[in-house]
Amino acid sequence: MNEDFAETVLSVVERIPPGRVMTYGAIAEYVGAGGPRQVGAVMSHYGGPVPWHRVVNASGRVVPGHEQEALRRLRNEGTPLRGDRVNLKVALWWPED
DNA sequence: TGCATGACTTTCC
DNA sequence: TGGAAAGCCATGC
Repeated sequence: MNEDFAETVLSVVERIPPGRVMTYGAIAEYVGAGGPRQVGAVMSHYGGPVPWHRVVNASGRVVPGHEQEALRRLRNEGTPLRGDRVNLKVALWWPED
């Protein structure tokens, strides 16, 4: 796997502001990944020191196994949550800066 | 070279 | 939004 790619993904996740989230697909598109799964794979292995809780899938669902943890942080940041899901319609963010 | 696996997505109902 | 099914892509053995 390309380390540079992983680093790019992590940098994008780090740029996600509080109260906003990004989908794996969005990140994959932004970093030019072949598919969203690659982003997830990188996150699982290199997503330790980054706000991974701000990364959700297309359903607005957070990382499996860390849902409570992620939801707690997101809620603390003021992220528009809807029960156990994230309101992508308003929370979805894109690194336009 | 080939098949199985995974922090996913899209389409359909 | 939600569940089921099929598709995509890179990695690992």
